[in-house]
Amino acid sequence: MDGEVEAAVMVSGGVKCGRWNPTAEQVKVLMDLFKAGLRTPSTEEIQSITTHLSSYGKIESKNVFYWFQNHKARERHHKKRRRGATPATSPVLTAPTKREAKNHEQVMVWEQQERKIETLELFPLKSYDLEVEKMKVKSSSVVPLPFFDAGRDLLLDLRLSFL
Amino acid sequence: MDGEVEAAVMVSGGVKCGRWNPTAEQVKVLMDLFKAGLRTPSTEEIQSITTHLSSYGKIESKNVFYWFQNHKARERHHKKRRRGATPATSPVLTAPTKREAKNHEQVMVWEQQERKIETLELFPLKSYDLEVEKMKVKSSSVVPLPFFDAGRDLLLDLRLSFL
DNA sequence: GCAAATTAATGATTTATTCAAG
DNA sequence: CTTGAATAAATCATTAATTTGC
Repeated sequence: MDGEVEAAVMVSGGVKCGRWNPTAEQVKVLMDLFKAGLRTPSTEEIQSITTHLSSYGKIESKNVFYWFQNHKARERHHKKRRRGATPATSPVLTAPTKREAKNHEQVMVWEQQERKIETLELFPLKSYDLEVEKMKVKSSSVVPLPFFDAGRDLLLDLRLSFL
Repeated sequence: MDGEVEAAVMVSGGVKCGRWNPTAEQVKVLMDLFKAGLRTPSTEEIQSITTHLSSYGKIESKNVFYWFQNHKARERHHKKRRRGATPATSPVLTAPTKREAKNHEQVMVWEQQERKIETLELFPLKSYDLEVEKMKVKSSSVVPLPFFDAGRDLLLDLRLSFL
């Protein structure tokens, strides 16, 4: 194990970033969260995780989102192939998945989600996270349709919109 | 109908609606677009459509996004169930679906998409759409990303928040 | 030893299915 | 029953491992 190879490649004065290539630390943290039972992180959790992992290297929210989707699906697929390999001790911290939350109360979704994060206590919210949260609530209640932004991010964000 | 139905609930000075209920005009326009062959609108198209339809009532990008997903899928399903009900005259302007475009050339995807929009000519692009396009091209061709970009996640998350 | 060719992992999209509001 | 919304499954595409011939 000599030095870690840089994932980013210089290309005519730019950095070629085809797709996200997670570092070992990032994978470890994600794995820990997954083993802790996190399966479908909420928006706030994704935010928090992304912020945390960004200190280890380049990463975006969508990467975290996709990672959990893929990992969840592929663990299932592996379990089907190797029967009884894993003991049935799935912790299942049971993130309410936002649909269940809707079943309980439709209006207070955001506040409930926030509480859940505090309960998780894996990545305590940071100051700027709270800042973002505030702005979010405000914008959702005041502005109907305020955004016109760069297209690449937006396309992906649209896909993430159901988070 | 004594109103105990919470179709819209006041919450911290805002109105929370259950789900999007499209107006007749909105549906008509979406139908027209669909019949014109639009199946998987790009981000810019979704933006443009949303902006137009918002003059008929409250609407968000994700509504447009979901509408096309569902309509496309359900037309298929109906065709399978009711054989020959719909004549096979699907115009299918064949939006390159971005994956096919990728097969041809990865770099010029956005420009191709734009051309398609102009071809459609149902919702001519507006000034801010062009602005967006310019920024997009610039960012993708000149500086994809420095090695570490901290503020990017935050902006992305911000946009994610109210989509 | 080293690149080109091939395979294995896995990040990213799209499609199908399901849930629930109206 | 219709249909908006959300999730899961299937698929595609790119990157890293690895094999192979020189």
